[in-house]
Amino acid sequence: MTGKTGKRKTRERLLVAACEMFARDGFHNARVADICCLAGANVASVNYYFTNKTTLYIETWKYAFQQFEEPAFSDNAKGTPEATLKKYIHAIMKDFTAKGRMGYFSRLYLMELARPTGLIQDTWRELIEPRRQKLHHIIRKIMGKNADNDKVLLCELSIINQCRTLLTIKHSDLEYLLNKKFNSDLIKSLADHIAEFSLAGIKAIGNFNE
Amino acid sequence: MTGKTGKRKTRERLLVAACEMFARDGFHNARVADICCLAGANVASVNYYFTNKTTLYIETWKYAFQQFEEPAFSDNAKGTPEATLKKYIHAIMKDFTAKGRMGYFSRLYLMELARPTGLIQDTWRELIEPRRQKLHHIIRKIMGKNADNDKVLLCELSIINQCRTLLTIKHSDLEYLLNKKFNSDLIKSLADHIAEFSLAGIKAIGNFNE
DNA sequence: TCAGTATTCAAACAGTTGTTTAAAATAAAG
DNA sequence: CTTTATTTTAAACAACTGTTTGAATACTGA
Repeated sequence: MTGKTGKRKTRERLLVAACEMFARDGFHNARVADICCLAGANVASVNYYFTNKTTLYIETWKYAFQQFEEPAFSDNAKGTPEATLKKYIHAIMKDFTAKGRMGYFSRLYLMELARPTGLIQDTWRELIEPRRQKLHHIIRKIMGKNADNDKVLLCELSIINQCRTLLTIKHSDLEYLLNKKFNSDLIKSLADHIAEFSLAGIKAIGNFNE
Repeated sequence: MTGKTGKRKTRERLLVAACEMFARDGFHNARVADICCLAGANVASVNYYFTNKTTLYIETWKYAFQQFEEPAFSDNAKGTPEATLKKYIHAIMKDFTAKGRMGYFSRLYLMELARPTGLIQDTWRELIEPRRQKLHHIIRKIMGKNADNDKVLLCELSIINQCRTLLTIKHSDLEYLLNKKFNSDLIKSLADHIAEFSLAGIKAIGNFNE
């Protein structure tokens, strides 16, 4: 009788706990013992179900990706690419800070960006590339069709690395810097800033080249 | 007879080795044994001179800062603030990737940003604030005197977090993404991009508010 | 019920790494 | 040279943590 959803299988409880701990502490700082404790399982259960910590980490990624529903960015002809970019950035930021299942994948993703383990390189590109491609297309639309591919890439990096702030800077430090409480409103205003800042950046890079 | 500079004292050899290792691997991943080995000293010497690893880390920061000569950004009335910003970003990027003594402080700084230990909070603001203030003033000049302080701060973060890419992304990954060799030319083109991208961003944020 | 399988558990084990110790070597002082 | 203080050294120690073990328990199907 572990939770509200009734008695889930130990294996899945371990995966859920692992998502939580790996996303919060990263691979190295997360302890197997703590994951088991959170899952209400014995220490040996990780070895029983996953052989070792490394395999657990890889399986956790796959599990988190299963739970993750790719948000619809409405990358259709309706809105302007500028509006789409803004939506995209807001969606990214919201995902990253989401609590619970929806946020697992995004949080693991950012944690892996911030503290790379190199353990999931195989699945990395398979899972990440689609996300990147989407952003790539949006930026290209704003810059113009014959935009230099390198320039598009650099703009991608500029945007992603601004968003990454949320993970690499401690919330308490961010609160100190901006003198504001860390909540969803702050996230929104950060997203607004990044969108506006980056939109101008992209356009400047684009115009510069024509 | 350890190096070309003759026989330096063990304490200083330890500090130099610690700069190298902490900057490369971060506090947790760097091993005391390896630092001692690089310094050509015994394992116990860290305890002898610095009591423990944590104190060594703190002393390493102070030592690195001593070695560091703040670059002159020529923040005078001569150049336009736009040109000053570009110089500043180039200087930051060059420092971060500098080999040897000059780069120690910048590399430790970025490492601490990427993987905060919280061990040097006391000296942190004392050493970092001056750098931040300098960037702050440049941005304010570009945005206009009555610029909202929060907006200036967010622009600061946007710029710093773009620069941070160089440390948080592995060089091999960057080479893969951009399909270019990681060398000083690449650094310069990255700095150019960030400067141009950010300059437009700052102006957009500034104009938006007037 | 019963046999066989799957799962859980406490305890021990093994590897790594920071720290301490006590003796040996070196340098300094008288 | 002798004595004293300083520094270096190898080895042991201790703490943490991932992994394994083998017995105990729960479950499944006949």
